[in-house]
Order: sequence, then structure tokens, then C-alpha cells
Amino acid sequence: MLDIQLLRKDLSAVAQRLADRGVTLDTARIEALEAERKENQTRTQDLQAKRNQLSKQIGFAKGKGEDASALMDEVTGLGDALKSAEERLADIQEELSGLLMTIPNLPHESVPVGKDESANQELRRVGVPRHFPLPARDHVEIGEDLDLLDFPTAVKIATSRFVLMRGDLARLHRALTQFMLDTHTQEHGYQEVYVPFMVNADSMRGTGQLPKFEEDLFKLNNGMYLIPTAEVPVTNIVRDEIIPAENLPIKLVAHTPCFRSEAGSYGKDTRGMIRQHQFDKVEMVQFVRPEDSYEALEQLTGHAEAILKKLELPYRVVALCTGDLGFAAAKTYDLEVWLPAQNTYREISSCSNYEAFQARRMQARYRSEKNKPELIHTLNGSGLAVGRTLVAVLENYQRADGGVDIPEVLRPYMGGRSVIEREE
RNA sequence: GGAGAGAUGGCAGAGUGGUCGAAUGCACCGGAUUCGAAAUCCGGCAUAGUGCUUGCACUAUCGGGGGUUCGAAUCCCCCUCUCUCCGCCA
Repeated sequence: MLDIQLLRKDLSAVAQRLADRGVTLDTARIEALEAERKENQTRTQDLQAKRNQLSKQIGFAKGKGEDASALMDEVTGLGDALKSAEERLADIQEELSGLLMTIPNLPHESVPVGKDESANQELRRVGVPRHFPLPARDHVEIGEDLDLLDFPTAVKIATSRFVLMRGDLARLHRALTQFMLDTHTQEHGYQEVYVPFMVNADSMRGTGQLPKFEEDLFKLNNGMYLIPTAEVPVTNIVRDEIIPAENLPIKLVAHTPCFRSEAGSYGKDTRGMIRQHQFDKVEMVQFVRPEDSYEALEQLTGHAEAILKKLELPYRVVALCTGDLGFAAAKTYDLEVWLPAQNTYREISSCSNYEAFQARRMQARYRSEKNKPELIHTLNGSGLAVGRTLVAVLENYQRADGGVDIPEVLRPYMGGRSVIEREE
């Protein structure tokens, strides 16, 4: 949520920066609502002040045993005008705040301006894609040939866009998760948290999934939602909290399944594990002082990169342009891992600074040195998407004999073994 | 699932219709005292919003929503959550 004060003070500047995102702000509507709000609010408050003053006089008079009927008549006369003014004001406020909830964050000044992903800026490439003598096979072929990856059975149990993994593949998936959590907690200073996988609507509003993106979520019959990312439960830890300044920064990491309806993605990435209704992710979340958040974004992105480096997977870092930014983000770096079978880089992590956008929705604050509560800045990033990392390992570490080498850092989690082979 | 109790400022906790935005204590901030600190004393100290003469005034907020009333933290209704006991249970 943007600061309403900013819209009041400089609406045209806000509209201009949103235009960079490809979002058109209905400034005329906002200005009209604001004018109406202002008029109604002053009138309502005047009437309330009058009522309060008269009511106090009544209490005073009655306390002294005087007759207060004249005063009571006067205040009764205010009744209807006051009530209608209050109702009108509430309507305007509701429309205004409803509107405000659907306005995305403003891009940071360092974000490249552009319409869509073609304007994203590649910052660096790390690692060199391996050369394959034969065309590289994709993870589906590799996994199915090993009898460890089973889509048909997953479809039978659930529906399409689910997966069943067996044996060494399931273990490799678990190994990746453990390795990521261990790295972030032991080397990067994060505290591991275990969180609910379903959350209420307030939490979804806090991080920005609601009210605009309900169709992307799985809603349960008790009014709750399956989490689309650990960002939601973890970030909402600080909703409605005032954090002592000395506790910042707070760095948390969680491993959770993520559930996405993938509405509107029919036909996209239908093959394999790239786009699923359910996938695991290790997510890093940071709560920081406003002045530290851009430094924190660089660090957090580095923490995600460290996983790819240790796994020796080639990747590149991309700064999303204004038109490709997510709703709540002020700035985002995507990490894209090399997938030889697709001969391209695919997103495996997204690291964002939300500035105060989520904090304002959540009323997440810290007590500053001035002893006044101020909004914190929130950040998060995948460290990493486990399913896609598994895909990257299978494809980049595939062997000519159909097996898969196990990256060195994962071997301790795989019983010391160095290769996955077909079991006869 | 059943029965009961409860939800008040950063925390603890008083307040059952009228200068109550809320006693008191703790924490915190400023000052006095001190060589310095502790202790003590004095003062300050919720959040959000509105208006304008930018320092003041006003409004709203005592779990959430609705109602009664001239007036609600206080009375009534609904909801949510917490605690205790019972039942069930990985």
C-alpha cells in the first residue's frame, strides 16, 4: 500500500511512476474522491465535536441537578445530519482505501524502465554452461528413464501439474532442501522458522496477494488460503507488531510447500516440473530499518546466489524492469539458472525489496531512536525454489549413461554417494 | 465437540453510563542530584486521521462488527481469539 499522503501531495508524480509499470492511475477519480472526502470529513468532525460538547454539558448539568432538556433537544436535532454525514464519509473512505489497496508499489529509481521482460537488465553471468556432446536430455526424460519421476501416477492421485518422486530423486529433493536451510542458517545468519501452510485473509492482504490476486490462490472452505509462498506466513510474523530497534535486522528462513492455482497459465510449461500446483521452496525474509533495505537486498540476493555457486550451477542475475515488477515490489533481482535442455536461463529465485509497501499494509513497525514507531522495510527472496533446482541439477549433471552425478555439496546428504544410477 | 472465564496503552493492570484517551506500576525519553553510576526527585511519554493561523484545535480508536443512548471501555446482540476443565486425537 502506498502512503495516502503521497497521493495527496503529489498525485501526478505517483501516476507518472506507475505509468512506467504500465499502470494507469485514475487520477481524476482519486482527486474527486479526495475532494469529497475532505469536505465530508470536516463536516462530520464538526458535527461530532458539537455533539460531544453538548453531551458533556448535559452530563455536567445533570451532575449539578439542573434541567438539561433544552440541551438534549439541541443535540437530538443534530442526529440525522450527523448520521448521514458519518455514513457518507464511511462510504468515501471505503472506496478510497479499496482503491489504494489495488495500486502497486512505486519502482525504485534504480529500476530500469521498460514495458515487459524484454527490457530486463542482465547484470552478470556466473559459471559457464557445460558442453554436451549429444543434445542434452531434459529432466523429464532423465527422471522417467531412471524410474524415479512419475507424472501419470501424480495425475491419478491428484490432477495435472502435480508430481510424484521416488527413491533417490525424492531424497535428492530433500537433500537440496536441507542443504539450503543449513547454508542460510549456518553461513548467512538466518533463523529457521516453521510456519503454517494455510493463512487467513488478513495475512494475504498484508503481503499483497489480496485483494487483487485471489484467482492465483487456493481457497479453503474455512475461509483460509493455502500459501503460495512462505513469504506470506513469515512476513506476517511482524504484522501489527512494534519491534525494538535493537532487534533489527531480523533474518528468517523457512522451507514450505507452495500452492499456486496457475490460473491463466494453461499451455505454459506444461511439460515437467517447471510449473506445478505444489512445489517446495526455501524462502529468506528480512525485516530491516528503512535506510538499510537496499544494502540488505544486495546481501539477500548474494545469499541466494551462494546456493547456486555451491551447487556449481551456471546462472545469471537479472534486474527486473518497471513493467515486469511484481505488485508489491519496489525492486527485484531474478536469478535464472541454466537449463541445457531448454538452452536457456530459467527463473529459480526472485529477490525483492518491498520497502514499506507491505509494512504499511501490515502495520509492521519498529521503535526508532526518536522513540516513535516507524514502518519497517520488508524483503524476501527464494533461496531457492527446490523443484526447479532439482530440475537444474538433473539436467546440468546428467551423464551419458543415463545416470546423474550428485553435486559435491549434496553428497553428505546422500549417504556420501556421488551418482544416481538406474536400479536394476 | 461440551462447560466456564476472559480480551483495556510497549508490558502489567484499574476502571460497570457523564470533563475517561483512560488510574497506578514497570519500561522508555528529558532534566535535577552525582566525579560518574545506582538510588531518589521533577517533567514527558498511545496510535491514526483532519483542519489550518505549524502550533494549536478537532475527530476516531479500550479484540472485530452491529445496536441502545444526548452521551458507551462500561449496557445489549453477533463474530473472532485466548485461558481453564471435560471429551476426542497425530
